[in-house]
Amino acid sequence: MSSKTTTNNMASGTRRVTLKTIAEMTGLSLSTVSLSLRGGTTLKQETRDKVNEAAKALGYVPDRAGVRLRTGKTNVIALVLDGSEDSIDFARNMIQGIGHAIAGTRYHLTVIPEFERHNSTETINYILSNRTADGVIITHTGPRDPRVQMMIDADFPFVSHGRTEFYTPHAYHDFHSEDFAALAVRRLAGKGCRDIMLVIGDDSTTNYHNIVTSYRKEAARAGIEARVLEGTAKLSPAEMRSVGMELAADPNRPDGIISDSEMRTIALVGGLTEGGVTLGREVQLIYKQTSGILPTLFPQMDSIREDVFAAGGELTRLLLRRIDGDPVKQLQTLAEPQPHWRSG
Amino acid sequence: MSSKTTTNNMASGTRRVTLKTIAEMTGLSLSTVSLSLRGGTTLKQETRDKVNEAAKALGYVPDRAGVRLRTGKTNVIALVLDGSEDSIDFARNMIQGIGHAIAGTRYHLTVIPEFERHNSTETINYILSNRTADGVIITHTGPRDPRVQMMIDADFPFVSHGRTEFYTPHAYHDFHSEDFAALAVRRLAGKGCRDIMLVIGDDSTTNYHNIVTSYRKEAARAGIEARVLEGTAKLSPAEMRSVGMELAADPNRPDGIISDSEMRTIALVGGLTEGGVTLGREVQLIYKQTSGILPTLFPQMDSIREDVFAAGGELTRLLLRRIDGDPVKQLQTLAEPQPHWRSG
DNA sequence: CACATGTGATGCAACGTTGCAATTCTAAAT
DNA sequence: ATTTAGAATTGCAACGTTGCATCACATGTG
Repeated sequence: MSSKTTTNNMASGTRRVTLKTIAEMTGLSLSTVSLSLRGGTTLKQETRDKVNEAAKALGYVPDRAGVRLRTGKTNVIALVLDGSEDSIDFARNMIQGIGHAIAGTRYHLTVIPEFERHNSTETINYILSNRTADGVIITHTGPRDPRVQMMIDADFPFVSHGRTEFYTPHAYHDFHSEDFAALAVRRLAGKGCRDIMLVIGDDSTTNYHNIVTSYRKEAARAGIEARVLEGTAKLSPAEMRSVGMELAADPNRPDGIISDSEMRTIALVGGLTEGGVTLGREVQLIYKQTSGILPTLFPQMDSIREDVFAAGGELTRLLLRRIDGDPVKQLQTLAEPQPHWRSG
Repeated sequence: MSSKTTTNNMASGTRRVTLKTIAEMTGLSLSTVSLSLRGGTTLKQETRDKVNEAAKALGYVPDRAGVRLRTGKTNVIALVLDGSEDSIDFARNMIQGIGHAIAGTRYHLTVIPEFERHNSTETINYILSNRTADGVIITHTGPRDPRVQMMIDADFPFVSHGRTEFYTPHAYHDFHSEDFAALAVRRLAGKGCRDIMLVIGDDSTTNYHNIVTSYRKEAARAGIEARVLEGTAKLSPAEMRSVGMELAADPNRPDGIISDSEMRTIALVGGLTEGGVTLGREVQLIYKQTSGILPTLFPQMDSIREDVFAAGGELTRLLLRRIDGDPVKQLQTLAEPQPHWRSG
């Protein structure tokens, strides 16, 4: 089939190709080969060529364990994966984004799933004391996230998906939640809504605070009523669905809703429609979109998109630069919300 | 807070705890400590206790690089993550399942995201030639999956999510697709359907074949018309949605539909309802459910559940046993579909 | 007392890599 | 021919672990 298959398959029998192999092949010493491979400038061009040639021919790849033992560099980045279901297919998108960014580098990705929310200080402690990765990516970051504190204290490379309120700066990439909320409010106001509601789970993330604050400010500016339905993080989808049904039956219900969670949006929509409300007519709804699910089901519904795949890529690039020693102040980026207004 | 926090945080300054540290502390030799820690029976009980005590006090954890270099054991299992979007939140569930199963063991999980479908022979080749993991989990397995062939040939520990048609047995865990199809057909027939349709993407997995075969057989047995809408794997959600709308407009449309993909189900439902069809009345629909999305949106809809979290756990347990040398014939399990009939 | 037997503990080499210190080589200067 | 500066290469130790071969010691046997 493919004409350029790698030949060093060495299913069995063939021994691993190490620096020694190259040394024997080229007649040079082991140290010279090592030095040459990582670009020793004191070497003759001729020998460097010879080494490179042999390395390529043999398909040499440095042994991870050897490098790690000697240098302490693991060439691993760790993703602490929050168990949250809010954002559909978050894990896949994030991981694909990371994978895309480390393709071609020497890094591997290890994923550490988290079960109990924000119990992950143990995870971080483990990584820190066992130096099990060169850097860490955390998500669902809280304003005074203890994990961040730990890694700052240990001066350990990490990047957070989400900002914090710590004085000491650190690398982060975050969704611009303030703009998200402001955009959503303005859109609803523009559609004639006078009494809107923000449905949000107090999940102790920084984004939660940012959204609420911005939401309130922008609603005040537009001169419309702005309620907040808090604490929905604890509700099961079924319970959230009931909330939707109650809202539908409520004569005093809002005429516009903003939701920052896909899962909650789905439950809410389920309840509202079940309760006889036609979305886009009696009630306007805007949600934060991170997967293709909702646009597929309700193409006419307004949404504001966060690209999790891109976020994974950006987080990884920031982290790698942090590992390479770049100053953290240069490693702080925000992702602009992408509004998708479907109708008028 | 927690009274039993680990004390060996060693943020900086403190040196790593190694066998040497314990040796110095106990006054024993390095070899003795090593031997003792992995249960040398020739040692005096007294010294063994002394070593264990010291190890615990210091919070000793064997260095992964050291072990790996010496023994070749990586203590890593690799998940090759298919990019497919069919099953919503598949990645998160699978990873959590694996994470749950390796908790407390020495294993770490590395995830290798796959972009181009079934181009993953390169991935496998890389793992094989660089011995970068002790075992591999693959998903979306095809009947003559080249990845399986490679790993069988190399006698490398792996487990596939999905069966194959290879003569040589290998470890697998699979959803019982035949039962899924049969259950679904019988349910539709029982609801009075006479002309049903299977919507399925020819995604070259083994499950595809199993489902179609079982579907046809069971429909014949029930004496009802059975069509198959193939090749839907290539369709985008938007296109799939159009298919739903066309079906809705078709006077000759089926009275029952079976779908094996959540994503396609969503698109289909979107199109059908947009086209004016009321599900559960004019058309019955049964889908394979792997996430909470659809039950939240349409609680009244029949579904048959595959527990991906449990699958991840089972795959891991099988793989670990395979790594430990258990005969593969004992490492083949099936997961029974769990029907959730909502109405009468 | 010399010797075998066993029990318990240890020294040493090796896995593959890197970085420093030390060495050889080349060619120019004396 | 001898010295010497610099260029080019190499030996050695170390990272933390394991397993084999060895060793020290006490006890029992002839």
